[in-house]
Amino acid sequence: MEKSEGGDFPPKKTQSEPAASAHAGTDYPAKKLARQLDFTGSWGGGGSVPAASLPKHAKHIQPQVMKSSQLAVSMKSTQLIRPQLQTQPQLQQHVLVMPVQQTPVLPPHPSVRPLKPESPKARSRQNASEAKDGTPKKPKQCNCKHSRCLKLYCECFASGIYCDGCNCANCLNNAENEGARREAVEATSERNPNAFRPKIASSPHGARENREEAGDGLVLPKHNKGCHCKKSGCLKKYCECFQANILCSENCKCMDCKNFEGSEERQALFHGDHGNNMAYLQQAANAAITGAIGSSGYGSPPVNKKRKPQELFFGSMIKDPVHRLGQFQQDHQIKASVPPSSLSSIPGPRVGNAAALGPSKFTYRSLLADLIQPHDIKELCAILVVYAREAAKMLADEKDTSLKQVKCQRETSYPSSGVEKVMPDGCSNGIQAENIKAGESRFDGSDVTKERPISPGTLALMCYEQDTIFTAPAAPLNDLTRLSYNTSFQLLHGQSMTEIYPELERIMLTETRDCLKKLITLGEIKETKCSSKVRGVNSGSQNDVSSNGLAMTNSNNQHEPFRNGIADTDPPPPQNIDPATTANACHKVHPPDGNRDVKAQI
DNA sequence: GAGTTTGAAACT
DNA sequence: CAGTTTCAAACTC
Repeated sequence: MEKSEGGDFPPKKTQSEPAASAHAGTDYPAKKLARQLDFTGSWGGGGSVPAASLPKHAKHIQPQVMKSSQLAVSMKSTQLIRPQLQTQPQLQQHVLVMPVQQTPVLPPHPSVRPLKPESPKARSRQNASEAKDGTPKKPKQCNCKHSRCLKLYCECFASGIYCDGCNCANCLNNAENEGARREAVEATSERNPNAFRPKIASSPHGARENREEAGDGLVLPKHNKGCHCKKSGCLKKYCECFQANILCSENCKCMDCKNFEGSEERQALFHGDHGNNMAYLQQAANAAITGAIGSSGYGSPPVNKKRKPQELFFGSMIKDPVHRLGQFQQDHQIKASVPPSSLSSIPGPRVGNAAALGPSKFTYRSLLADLIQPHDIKELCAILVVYAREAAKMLADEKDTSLKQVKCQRETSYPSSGVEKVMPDGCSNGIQAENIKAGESRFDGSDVTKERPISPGTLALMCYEQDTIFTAPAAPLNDLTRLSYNTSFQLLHGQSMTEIYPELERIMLTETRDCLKKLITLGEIKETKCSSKVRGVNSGSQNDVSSNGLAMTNSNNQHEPFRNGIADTDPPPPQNIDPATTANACHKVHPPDGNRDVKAQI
């Protein structure tokens, strides 16, 4: 329809003319192409890139060449390149600009490309068309009306292919208008030497493996220029990164980006069978963009839709170890972005410039993100340190006391001896005295073990005392701590070490356990909230997706583990807690009333 | 399918 | 280089 119109339009005039004349025959955009360029060859049509661009971007040429097929694909097609690069002769679109046409094996330097444009039709290529089942299918059919398909607005042009079968009007992006097209290519290249360069650059470690339609769409390559999305949250195809199925990177300057590794919104999108459920994807994307996903799920009512920009990043200190495909992200991105102690630096890129804090886009946000605060951890550690220190004091005091007693006994037994003898326990007095003097700083347990072996857990806890953060009395003791503290003293006076140690250990581990249980419970409450909202919308098909992208345990877990915000007495081992931690905290010490205590505290 | 929204590209 | 306009795809209704 339109095509015929566009098809007729230029050829008669411009077929053998330079572009300028072609423009003369047209009305509007001619002004732009009026730039007269004397570049010797068209970058397209097998020509060279404008000379001016060569020196500066020489290093880009190779990728440009090598990724000829990728160009068209990655930029505008949602489909991904498959490894196989066999050509598909039936393809209707033709590669114009890719030097591969000349020397498919050796990436030719642009400067040595033949000047004469090879007929673009000489070779078709497999590109975005990606005829899945072998069906020749045009990848994209542009609908350009005003650009004459000679600007990057046009997907075909940008991809370096002729329009063929498109719905464009006044199309000059065809063989008949090669001259005009070449001019346009030159002009475009002049304006932006990288214009035809693949927008998606692979990271050094290769992108092939990540290009797969991985469920998470997790991909390593990144957009060369980066996107500048403002409203789409980078979760719609408006976003070039999203469209190319890659994560936004530090190159992006997007706002409120949700296309980063660990993004709940993004994971919610991809965890569904996105290949089969486009409607779901779109719905999810909308929900994500409006903030419905994440802490509140898809179906949250219009109220409370907007999320605070910082929210997603605040808790990223806690990495969820379950994240499946994120290893490379952790290595590649998170490590550089999330200094463990600088939580406050995390929230940057969501609002505004991602480049500055770029990689933090990829931080992961745990369900416990809002629950665990640094001071909580400090408090817990402080408690443990106090206990550990107290244990040391008790140990020292105990030994001191026993020493004195022994001494006294000996003095009474050997009034004038004056000679220190080896103690019955095998410790010389001198050594012992030194050890005692060393006091609390000595926790290697070497001699302690003679009296009673310290459990690894206790030893580990004691080691924390070495940490200067906690040695200072920075963290005031809470009531519970004081209570236990006093209890420890009481124990000291009435009980032997063999009784004290287990008690101390029990207290310490109980504290740890309780603290962790609190976190678990809070996290589960939050998870329940999310899942219930998700359920509200998806009612089934996608309900195995939790808001943070972790699979729910199973459908049985969908029923509320909590009522009124209180955990059931025996919640299943939460899946969003580090299993090791949970095991250490909850399984080693398992007092019968543990859960009840937690409930009461909550 | 028409109208709107969006963000890249083009332009000033 | 920043701001604005143009453009076509994506999206919504």
